[in-house]
Amino acid sequence: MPLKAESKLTLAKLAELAGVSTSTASRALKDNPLIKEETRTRIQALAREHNFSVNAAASRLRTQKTHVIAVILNLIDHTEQSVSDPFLLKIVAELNKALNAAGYEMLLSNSFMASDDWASYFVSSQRADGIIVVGQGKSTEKIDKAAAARVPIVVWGEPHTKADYPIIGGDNYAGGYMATKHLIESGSKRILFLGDPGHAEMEQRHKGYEDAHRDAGLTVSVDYTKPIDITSTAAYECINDAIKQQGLYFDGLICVSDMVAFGAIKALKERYVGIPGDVRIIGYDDIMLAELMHPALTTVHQNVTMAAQLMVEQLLCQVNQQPVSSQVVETHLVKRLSS
Amino acid sequence: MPLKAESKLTLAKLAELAGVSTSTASRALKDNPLIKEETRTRIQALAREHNFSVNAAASRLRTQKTHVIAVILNLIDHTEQSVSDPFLLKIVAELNKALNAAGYEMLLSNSFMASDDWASYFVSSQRADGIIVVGQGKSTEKIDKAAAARVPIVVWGEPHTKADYPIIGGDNYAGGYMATKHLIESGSKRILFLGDPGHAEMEQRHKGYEDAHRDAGLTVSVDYTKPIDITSTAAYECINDAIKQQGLYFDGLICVSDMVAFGAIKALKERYVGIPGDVRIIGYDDIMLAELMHPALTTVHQNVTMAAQLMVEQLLCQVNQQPVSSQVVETHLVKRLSS
DNA sequence: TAATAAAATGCAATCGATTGCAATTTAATT
DNA sequence: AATTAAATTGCAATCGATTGCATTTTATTA
Repeated sequence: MPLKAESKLTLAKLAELAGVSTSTASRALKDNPLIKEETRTRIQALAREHNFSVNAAASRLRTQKTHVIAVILNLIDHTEQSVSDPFLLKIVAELNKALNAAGYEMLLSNSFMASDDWASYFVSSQRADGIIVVGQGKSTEKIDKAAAARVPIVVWGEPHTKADYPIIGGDNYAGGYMATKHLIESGSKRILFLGDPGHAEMEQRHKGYEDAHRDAGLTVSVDYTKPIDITSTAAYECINDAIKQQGLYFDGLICVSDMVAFGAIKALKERYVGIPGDVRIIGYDDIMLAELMHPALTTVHQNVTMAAQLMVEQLLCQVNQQPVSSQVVETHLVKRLSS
Repeated sequence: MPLKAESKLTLAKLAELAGVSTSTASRALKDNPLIKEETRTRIQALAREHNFSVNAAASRLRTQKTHVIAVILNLIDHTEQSVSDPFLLKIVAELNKALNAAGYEMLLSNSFMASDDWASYFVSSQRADGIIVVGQGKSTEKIDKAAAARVPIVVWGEPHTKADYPIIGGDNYAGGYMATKHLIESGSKRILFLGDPGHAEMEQRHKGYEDAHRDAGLTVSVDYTKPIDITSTAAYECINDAIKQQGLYFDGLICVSDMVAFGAIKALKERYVGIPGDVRIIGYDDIMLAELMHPALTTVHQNVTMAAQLMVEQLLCQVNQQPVSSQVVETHLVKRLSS
């Protein structure tokens, strides 16, 4: 073990120590069979002993590959709140795992920072080899722009959206449909939709919500749709106001996220509305806390682990010039006590 | 706007377009006053027009600075669960914001990946300029090793720990003390401590827990301390088992995280134990969901935003060769209905 | 043993931006 | 107008690893 930190250990110095050229050292370190096995192991051992590690900047400059992927949390502009949605962390954590497994590292950004030009900021500048965007947002402008620059990119969102880039996501239409159908079958007749159909994902869930009604021979009033932010606070206020102004005129809630459901539940509990007795509630995402809630929250589960793997897979396909396509991730209803 | 993507826009080509040397172009882009103002704006405009952005790899190689900070989620080995603790996301989100504000980007890693030698993997290799470790874990071996390599590093943990690197964290002793005192004053006499004092942070909270008892003239049995993992699942099982085996022999719970509290609450509710009637509960972290719980969770709040800023500040001090010190972050009890 | 093929290793150019220092241009001063 | 000072700009070396091609070493074959 080296006791004092010698200036800086470069490949050149390591090579010198080993008595070989830098070419040989470089190849040996990456186990290139061009180099005699014995030499390879010797140099690798030496490297480990001096805990040498290749200068990433130099390597990236030379190879034009960074082995880094930028993950952008594409949050709805003003709503900083939503950063605190556990579902996002779950996605990020799974992406991180999937990326590592593929030998990549993760550069995490949010949409506020990093100029508007993602393609040039992240990829042309060699900060990353590709981009994963979490969330379509209300406008896909930045995404489209990045994709137009022909940069590897994948998006978590509504997979049936027509786009030039692969979109991975759950089957939102089915999710909305299943949830609503379940509520209707459980006896709910006046069901509110808490979420903004302005987002591609929510739009599909909302379609499912409408169709489930239609198929059950029910009609829905447009003002049963509450286009709120995806936060518990917004949901809390929405339900509060609704009841204050019109009383308890509904008996079911379809929420676009578990956090939204929690906000709604809080408002209801404060007014001693029974769940599921008076109002049945269904969330979306199946975050860990859903089952810890009281009553445990019925919700729509999406296979996030799988999604993360697919996203990484589709992204690397682009890096390697292979064809790609959007992917739908397994989605199902988890029935618990709130419905 | 450039219609077709010319090979690759380098500084040299940009300079050529502008009719200046690369030196001038380079300086102009970073607003170096050495360059005539008019020239500067002209080149900057040109750069924007062609959405040029400097090659980060080359720049890093030359300047020996990456403007990247590695953030390592130092999770307890096997407990992958804890990745899903919303408190972590909160810290990560705040760190990201604070880093961006300081002109840095964030490379996110977890402790599984990235060899054992953080210093050489991240810093010597020029992947990042410094390291922020979230969580001390049970052993600080890796952290100590990285610090010994004299690499800029900051840790979120128990700030009173003696160490060669700055540690930022809440006042855990005070947190534990306040929480326990509050429970005692509210009438609890047999209070369990749910958490593993093996971690530096928990150890201090536990001391506070003990001292609060002592100061109130009470004694605590050692087996009232339950050294469980920091997950809701572990807490759920722990409480379940406890009650199954010994009945409801306690009337208060001090939990080391809100998630732990939630797990405990679930177990209690399933057995129709009243909260706070039969058992008073206090969590830690004050995650957003704490107040959405039913009953709303009393918990210990730490100023995470401030903490993130301090961490970045202390880290950059090291990058700039300035003296540093551990910092205690404001911590207070948020009384809600569970206690 | 000479000749040839195969296996190892080394040479040197290259990736693209930065910056100390030298060179040139412009402005100020006498 | 001639000097000198100040303001701009350019030259060229440098950061450290990678890799096509040339060269040397070792093994194989006639």
